[in-house]
Amino acid sequence: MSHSTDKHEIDLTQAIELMFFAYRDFVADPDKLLQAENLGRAHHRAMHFIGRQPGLSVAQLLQILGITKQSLSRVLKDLLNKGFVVQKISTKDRRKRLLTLSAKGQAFLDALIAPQHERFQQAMKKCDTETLEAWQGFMLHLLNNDNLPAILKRFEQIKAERDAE
Amino acid sequence: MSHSTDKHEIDLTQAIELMFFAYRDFVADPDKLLQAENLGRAHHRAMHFIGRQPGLSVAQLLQILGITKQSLSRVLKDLLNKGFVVQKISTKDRRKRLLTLSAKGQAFLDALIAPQHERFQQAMKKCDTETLEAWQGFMLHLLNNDNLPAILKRFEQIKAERDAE
DNA sequence: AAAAATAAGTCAACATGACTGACATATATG
DNA sequence: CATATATGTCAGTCATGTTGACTTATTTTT
Repeated sequence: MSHSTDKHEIDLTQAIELMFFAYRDFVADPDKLLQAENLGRAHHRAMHFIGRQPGLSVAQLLQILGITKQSLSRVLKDLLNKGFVVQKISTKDRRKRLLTLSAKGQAFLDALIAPQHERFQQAMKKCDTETLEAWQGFMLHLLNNDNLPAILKRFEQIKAERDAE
Repeated sequence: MSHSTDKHEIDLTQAIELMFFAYRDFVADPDKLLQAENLGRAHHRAMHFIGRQPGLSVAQLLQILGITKQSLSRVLKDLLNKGFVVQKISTKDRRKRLLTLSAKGQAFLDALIAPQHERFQQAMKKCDTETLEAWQGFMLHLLNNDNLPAILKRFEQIKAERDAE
């Protein structure tokens, strides 16, 4: 009944706990800033993806976040009230509301990202580029196969946008 | 205002999204099984750490999970009712309730872990041992420095127990 | 032996962020 | 004109976290 010590088998318990603890520390970073604004992690996530893909529609955002519109509704309402997010009616399809961050919203998001950025920079200092690339590669392998194409496409987009600058 | 393309800088957006998507897919795995038992992720986490360190006290479990006793209380009540977890009064200190999984509880936990195990095995197939080790190393670097010693100690314990087998 | 500290449990109230279901409105498309 | 789509809203529920106050049993300290 004891687990195999086969060297080709990953130490599962260790890997599971790394996912648990690393994710917990990672998302805990921006919480103080959010709390000061009376916002939560859901607001952070929404702002992240709006900032990442400005002008996306509500339906697109829902699809990425994987939540219901009723759930997003409250979050979006808060962000609009605070002036962090702006809605514009699409000229191509006037039913669609295109979402973008205001300058204020972008500034707040930058502040939220700062501690996570710092965390990655610190981790980078302690290892080499290959380690980071291996980390990214393995993280990609952990994704659901269904999600993989869409996410790779997202990453390609970032790259293309940067190259265009 | 555009982000630096400095090669020594991690692609932050990409890393943040990898954490988000990979963690989401990872924890989504056991949800169907849990739902069938009318349990949630909180129950899964509690069972994981009890199974990992049988005979730990309620206070120890609280400390690891980082939640309040009132929060754990409901979860633990469910697990005791279902006979997945057993409490024994410590002989050394009769105030302490030592927690262990029942055979039934262990079997259920094994079932919960199976899809996560499968996910890691699949990921392993697609890369080499070095990649996995690099992944583990980088994940450790992502942890809060305060948490690191305790977690490394936990991992040492697993290793020691296995070597003793 | 009495007092204080500790481990655990309980009651009540509340917040966040998910969910379902039903329905309304504006706009686009066949 | 009919239907589909994009969005928004109302109402209720659930899971999981929180705080604060209090009890009980047991151990430790004085």
